[in-house]
Order: sequence, then C-alpha cells, then structure tokens
Amino acid sequence: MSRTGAHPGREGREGREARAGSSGPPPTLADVAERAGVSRQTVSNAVNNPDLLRAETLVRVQEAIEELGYLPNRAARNLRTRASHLVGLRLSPVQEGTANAAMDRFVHSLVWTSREAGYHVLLFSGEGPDPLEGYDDLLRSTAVDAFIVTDTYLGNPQATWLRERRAPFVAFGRPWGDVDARHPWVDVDGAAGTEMATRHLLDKGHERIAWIGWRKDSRIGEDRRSGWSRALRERGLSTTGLASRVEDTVWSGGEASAVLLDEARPTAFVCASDTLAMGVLRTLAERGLHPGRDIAVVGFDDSQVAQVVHPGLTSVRQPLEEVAIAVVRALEDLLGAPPKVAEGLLLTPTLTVRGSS
Amino acid sequence: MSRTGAHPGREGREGREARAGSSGPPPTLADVAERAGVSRQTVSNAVNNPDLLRAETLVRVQEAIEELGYLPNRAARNLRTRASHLVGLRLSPVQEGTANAAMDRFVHSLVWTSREAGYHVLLFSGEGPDPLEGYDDLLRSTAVDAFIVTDTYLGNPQATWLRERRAPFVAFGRPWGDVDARHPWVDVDGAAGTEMATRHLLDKGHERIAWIGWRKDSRIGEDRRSGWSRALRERGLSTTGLASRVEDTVWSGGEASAVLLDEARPTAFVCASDTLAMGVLRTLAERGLHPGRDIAVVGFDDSQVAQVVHPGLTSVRQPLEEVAIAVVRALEDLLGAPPKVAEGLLLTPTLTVRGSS
DNA sequence: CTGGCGCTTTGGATCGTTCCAGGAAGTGGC
DNA sequence: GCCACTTCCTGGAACGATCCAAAGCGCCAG
Repeated sequence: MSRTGAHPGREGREGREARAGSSGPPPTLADVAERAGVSRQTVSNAVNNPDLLRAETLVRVQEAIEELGYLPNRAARNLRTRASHLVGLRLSPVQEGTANAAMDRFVHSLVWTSREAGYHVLLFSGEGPDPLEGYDDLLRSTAVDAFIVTDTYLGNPQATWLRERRAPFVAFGRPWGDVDARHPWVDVDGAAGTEMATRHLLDKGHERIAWIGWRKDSRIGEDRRSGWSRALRERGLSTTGLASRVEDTVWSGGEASAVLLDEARPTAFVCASDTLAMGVLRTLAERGLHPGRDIAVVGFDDSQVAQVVHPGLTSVRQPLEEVAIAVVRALEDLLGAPPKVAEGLLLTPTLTVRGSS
Repeated sequence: MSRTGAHPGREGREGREARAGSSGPPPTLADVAERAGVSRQTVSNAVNNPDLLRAETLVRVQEAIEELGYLPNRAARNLRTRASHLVGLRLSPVQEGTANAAMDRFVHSLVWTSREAGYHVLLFSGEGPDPLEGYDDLLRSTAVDAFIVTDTYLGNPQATWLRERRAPFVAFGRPWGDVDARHPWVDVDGAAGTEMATRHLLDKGHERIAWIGWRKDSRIGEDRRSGWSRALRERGLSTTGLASRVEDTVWSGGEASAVLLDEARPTAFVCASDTLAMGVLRTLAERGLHPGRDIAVVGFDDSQVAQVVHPGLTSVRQPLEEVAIAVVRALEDLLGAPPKVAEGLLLTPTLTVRGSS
C-alpha cells in the first residue's frame, strides 16, 4: 500500500473510472473538490448545508459528486462528529414463545422507520452471563449513538444502568413502578386491548368471560388482566372464580381452561397471550367443543399462529409500526441539539377478529 | 500538517474521573499512554499485538487500560483500517409467512456467532422500489465490510450486482443455476430433509404418501419435492397422482389435501412448508380425521406454529445455528488476509417428530 | 572496542471528514 | 473614499486510531 509521490495517496487517481464498475478506492471529498474546482470545505457544505452555497456553485459541486459517485466516508464522518448514526438493539435470549413473533415485527418496523431518519440498527446479543456486557462495550467504543431497550417489562436492570452511564436510550415498555425514570418510552396499552376484547365478547352476548393470564409478579400480565376485569365490572358482572394465572405455555393454558370450564362454566376466554389461547383451543378440541360456535376465545399479540390456526384466533394486535415511529421520533429528539427528553407515550392496540369469537 | 504545541486538545483532561460515573469524554490512546508512561503506539500494540510487548510493559499498559476503562474508538479505528467490522443484512419485505419465522431464528444465531468473530450485524431495509438501493449506499460509504444475502433463492439480482461491484458477501442459499457464481454460500439440503421425512413415514408403515409443495418455478420447492419422490422410488413405490403444487397459503394447503384425499387416498402428507401443513390439518379436522392417528402430516421449517398446534406438527428443522456458524466462517475467510474464497457448503436438516406422525 | 543483530519502543504521517477562524468580493451608508 | 456588513469560500487543525520507518538497547562475535 505504498503510494509514493508528492501528494501521497492522492495523485494518479483522477484517471480512475467513475461510478459503474469502479474498482479503485472510493472517491473522497478532495477528489470531488478538485473536479469541481472548489475547496474541500465547500463540498462538505454542499452535502451538509447546501444553503450556504451560491446556487451556481452548488450545481457544479453536485455534478461532480454525481459523476464520481461520491458518498461521504462513514468512519471519517463518525470520527469527526462523534456520532455513528447507529442505534443498538439487543436481541433478547431466544425463547420460543410468542414474544419473539412480536419482536420480529417490531424490528422490521424499526429498521424501516430508522432509515428515514438516517439511522441504522445495530443488533447485538446479550446471551452471556452479564446482560449489560454488550451495552458497555458498544457505549465505550462509541459504536452507537443510542440504544433501544425492549424488555424493560422484565424489571431488568438495563434502564437503571444506562441512566447512570448517561447513555441515551429509548424504551419500548413502560418504566412501571420506577419513579426515578426520566427516559423517553413508548408502550402499548395492554389493558385497553383486553378491555376491547372483553367488550367485544360482551357485545356478542357473553356474560361469563374467563381470564387466563400470567403469574402475579408480571406487571404486564396484571395490566392486561385489569382491562378484562374493568370491562366486566363496568357491566356489573362479577369476576370471581373466573381468573386463572399460570405460566406462559400451551400446556398451562390448556390445563387452566379445563379447570375453569369445569368449575366456572364460562362461555368465553380472554388470554394474556396467543400461546395460552392455543392451550384453550386444545382443550376445546379434546372436549369436542367448537371455538367460535360453542365457546369464544381471544388471544394477545396477533402472532402468526393466530392467523394460521383453524378457525382463526381473534387476537389483540399491538400497533408495532406506530411504536417504531414513536421510538424513532423520541430518538431524534434525544439526539438532536438541543436534546429534548420526550415523555412517555401510550398507544392503543387494535382487535383482529377471526373465527374464534 | 504541523501540530503546534505539545498535545493540543488534550491537556487539562487528566483530572477527569475514571470508570464509574465518568461523564467526560472517554479516554483515548494518548491518555492511556501518558498514564502508563509509554507511547501511543505501544498502547495500540498492547491491544492488538500483545506479543510485541515485553511482559512487564504489557502488564503496566493493561493496568492503565483497566484503570481508565479504555476501549478503542470505533470510528478512528475504522477510518484508519478501512474496515468497520460490521456486516450488512437486509431484511426482506414483510411477508407474514413461515419464511419469516426461520429468518428470525437465523438472525439470532447470526448475531450470536458474529459477536464471537468480532463482528456486529447491521440491519437495513430494502422495501423501496429498488432492492439494490440499500446495498449501494452502505457499500459506497464504507459502512459495512461485507453483506450477508439471504434470499438468493428468489433468483434475485443481488448476487450478480454485488459481484460486479466486487463487494464481499456470503449467501445463505445456493446460487442454483448461476454458473458464473464464485461467491461462498451456505445452504440447507431441503431434499435431504423431505427424504428423511418420507422415510420416517415409510418406516411407520405408510405406503401412500402425498406431496404438497410450491409451484414448479420455485427451485427450492422442486428441490424439496425431489427428496420425497426419491424416497418413494427407492422403495419401489409410485408417485403418480400423489403430488400437488400450489401457493404457500393455509387455504391452498387445505384445498390441495382435500382433493388428494378424495382422489388418491393417501395415508400421509409431506409438505413443503408448515403453512401448507396447517392447511392439511384443517382439512383433517373438518373431516373428523385425527392427525397422527388416522393420517400423518409432516411440515417444513419447524416454525412456532408446529410446536404450538394441537397434536404437535412433525417438521423438518433447518440447522440455522450451524448455518450461521458456517456463514461467519466464510466471512472471516473472505475478509482475512489473504482472502480465501470459501466454497459452497450444504448442511443437512433434522426431523423434529411430534404428534402428527 | 566496534559492528551487527534481535527485541522493544518511538515519533511522525496518515485515513477522510467537519470545525473554526479568517479572507475575498460585493453592497451600502456617511 | 473609508468603514461596516453580508455573502461565499478557503486553508489549517482536529477527531483517535494504525502504519511505517527508524531509533535505543542489550548482547555477542570478531
């Protein structure tokens, strides 16, 4: 890589082919400047602050940029501006549950939305013993400008840790009980979702509507449950004996629904997840009951399973596209100058009605 | 390029707090060097080529690194070495089909494996009109070192285009008919998977085993089909009248299986996807037939649906973890010095047996 | 005692961009 | 005719790392 000569590394390059099929090193600011007969800084301005240039000059520079196929070198820009235009997203450990399905949709939306804001998404994995490890490295090496934290609902330490480091981040998920939290967040109103689902069933004439949810220590689970109970009480109906709290597995859902059917004789089920709802469907099948005709079932997350399973599973759908948009907007506020700390934003889910209700 | 003064922009920084709660700018090589009483280059060597240092010096430098919590600045390193240690992965447009589920697992594995090789995964989206747009920008701005292309099986132009640009990339997916292809690739032997599935059914005593696959213009579809027919012919059984080729939807799968049941009376189905298999299950349910007891069904991809649906769906599972490992290995070969162009690698899937067979 | 040879360590240059201070040209007021 | 002011553009410095050529040092042969 020895480039001898007066202007080391620069001269002898102008003969290179532009654009298509170019195989030499990519053009730099200096190349464009030379071609357009202006200084480096002027080219830089043409790219970043076009208003500063005289219209005539701007056109000339833009032509040179076009002819050479110039694009600013990311590394150099990052070094100088101390920004990478990357946001880090940690993939949570693989759990073949429904949460993943939602995650997948969210990532898609996020990548799409970020692009428009000039950001790219950097994935990293935190499967090691220390969940914070990945964050620390990326932060200290200034590899990302900010993080997007998706699992605050696990009561995890990320938020606290990031706050202490003064690392910019936006959370998908409420800080729940954490009163010290001052970071921007976006979340989906799970209670509103289950309330909507329950009302939907009430409107269909159901009066004994059961709940199958997660264990009591899950904030999300309790939140979703509250929507169900609110809707019932609103119509003066009792909830006693109609709720069951179990682990998030198909088997648990099946078991819980079997017990409820025997003891409380509900005509409909609202579940905290599609996984649990699948368990209910299994129990119904075993007893020769037809979902949607004999008993109604509603799930949560509108996962692929809900779309594909037999009569179709009615499910609460999180507006992940809107979540992504809001997250990116908060990110822009946070990283802008001056930085604005956005507040929390709670979005309302929708109900996708299918054959099961 | 004369730098006047001793260390412009550096002095007045040594009073900054180290590590925990540090709010000032992160430490640089020069900071570490000063603290350890060596030159910048020596610190750099301590990080990148520890063998070059005398043991004693190494310890001293490492202590200084530890005390200051130093980590090399990514941007500066990238600029100098002309490498970003990022690999680009384009998320294919959202299609709520089974392919996504596999993609999700693959991304996970890839992120995990890349980390060990010192790479991070940069996601980008190519949903615009031009599928190549994202690639071009990232390449010209030297934002990524290489790409991972996941959808060569669509007969897409990415591979050709990347080759022309001499962009390093590894494909997950065979180049199929493309004889000009000289890039490394990793793929899963779909035919071996369906062959395994068919043999599994044969061993259970089935003799009339039907195929429901994709349309003829799908290379992958035809590949998977060939495994089924090979296994049947191997035992001297005929395939005529037992195959159906349709679109990849639940509805099509249900329709196709209904027709096959009426006309060919198979006792088992092998499907090109879990989606199609779900269609078969639906038809069976409508006719009061029990999967696994009356009729066996095997899907492909071992998606979440296969795990969650009632009796459990037997399915061919792609070894995506191994794919990721092989992809990253090929990547390292490709980007190493000297670059080695790895050859193609075909991995064998496994069969996950569940209640449906 | 000197020259040669490894083994360590060093200072200067460089990667490609943006920040900063200031220069050149044009305009208007007095 | 001079100064103030705006508009447009320029060259040097800086960001923080690595590459490169060479220097210091200890040791041994001649």
